Amino acid sequence: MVGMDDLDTKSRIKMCARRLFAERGVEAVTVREIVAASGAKNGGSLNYYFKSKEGLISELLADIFRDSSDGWLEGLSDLHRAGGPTSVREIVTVLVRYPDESKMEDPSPTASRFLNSLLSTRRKMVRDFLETMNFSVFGQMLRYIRELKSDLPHPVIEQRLIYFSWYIISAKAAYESYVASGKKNPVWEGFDPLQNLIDGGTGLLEAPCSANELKLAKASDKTKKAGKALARTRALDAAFPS
Amino acid sequence: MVGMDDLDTKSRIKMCARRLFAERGVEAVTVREIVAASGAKNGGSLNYYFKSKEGLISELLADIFRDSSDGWLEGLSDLHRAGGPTSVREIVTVLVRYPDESKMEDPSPTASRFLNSLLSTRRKMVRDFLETMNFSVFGQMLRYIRELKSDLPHPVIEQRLIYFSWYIISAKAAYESYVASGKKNPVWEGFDPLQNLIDGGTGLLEAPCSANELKLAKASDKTKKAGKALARTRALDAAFPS
DNA sequence: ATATAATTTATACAAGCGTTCTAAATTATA
DNA sequence: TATAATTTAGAACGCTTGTATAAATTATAT
Repeated sequence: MVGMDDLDTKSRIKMCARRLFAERGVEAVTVREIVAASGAKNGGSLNYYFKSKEGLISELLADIFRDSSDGWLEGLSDLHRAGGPTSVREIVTVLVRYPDESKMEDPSPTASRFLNSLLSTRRKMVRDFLETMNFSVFGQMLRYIRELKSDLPHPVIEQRLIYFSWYIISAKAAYESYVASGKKNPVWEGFDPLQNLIDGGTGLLEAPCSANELKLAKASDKTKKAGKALARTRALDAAFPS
Repeated sequence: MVGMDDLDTKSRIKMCARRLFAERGVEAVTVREIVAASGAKNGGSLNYYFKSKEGLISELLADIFRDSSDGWLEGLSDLHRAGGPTSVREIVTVLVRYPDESKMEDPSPTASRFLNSLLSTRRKMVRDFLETMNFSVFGQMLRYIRELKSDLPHPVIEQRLIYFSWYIISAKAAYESYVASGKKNPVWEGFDPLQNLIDGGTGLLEAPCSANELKLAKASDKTKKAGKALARTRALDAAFPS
């Protein structure tokens, strides 16, 4: 755990911004607040390093995407070494446990809350990152899940993956809030919250499909076998409609 | 489905505000935008009816809480008529299916997205509503779930309920975005999204607990049997740390 | 030591924010 | 038809927002 004073100005601004954004949302936080929190006397440095609030936000987002990608890549290769992913639970575990935020410089985790805030106020920005950046690891993991749950009809598993993604982000954000608050609550201490998050997420994905609806879905599933090219943007459109 | 023109000014403002807030978050939307969208030429009416932006927001929140309470109360009594809740799935079904937003005046549902935005920018306001308002129905449903899952250790089910709550809100919000977008996507059409939401949520709550962790939790569970008075605020503190 | 670059400071600006106040217009009530 | 109640319009206020610029300071390298 690195104290804030040890960091250079740029890193200090980024850390303070992430915390504040995570706490109250990107729109509610002003650049002056960030500047003050980082110990600077005015907004000159922020403008110097990031040009604008927007620039700061997109750099923070890029950091998160990079860290996540790196972490998941590592987790995935751990998985491959152990004989490749053979269950949904393994994928979910990697998704939740990597990267290990408790070992990062900032003691108060912010990624999920920050991302959550961005997804409601700047969906387009996040979408653009998802499309352009090298974020294929996430897609690869979803593909593993699809394969493992290929018994379910296409729309069912696609919807589930959307629900699952939101579940991971916001449930993790809830736990993040607790960690960042610094207070102790027995509810969060009696059982490893991340393990519980994994258990729940696995249950979400593995849950059986309502029988009566299943028939209908199976029927309509046969009629349309969408092209793979469209599949990716389709999935994005489904998860984040604009 | 009621056209916007048929409504009086106050309702029109509320509807426009809810849509805009749901779309981009409460902080990003200005009162002038709301006023313009509702067809008024200036902020006089908004000030007359709601006194301030804050007043408008809290009235919208109160509406949502009231509607939800009413809907869940109805769903719960439906359940009681059929022989009381006997499974987690029944509770989840009521929680998701009531109130039926597709039968409401506003064709573009907003409740979950609006609430989600409020939970990240004005957590205290939501908490105050939860504490003061007559919102015991929600608590009652959670209590039913606790009872049905009494085999799980206390912290496990409490964490699950927190995760579950966030899952419902944000997954429903994702589906809301799709409905509000007005576009068609086969992913959302091939299977009833709300049924899938119920299936997933049930799976989340019913998911088995990691065996190795279970022992530890069971052990620490015996030591502390927290008083019921503290239980409620404890739960709130756990779900929404300040 | 001195010249050059990198960084931080102080100050200012225009635009937009939420809000307020007053008066006019409209609608309801008697 | 007169009076009151409600609803809209207009204009402006004080304040905060994000951003730009030039000067002052500090670091770096020759």
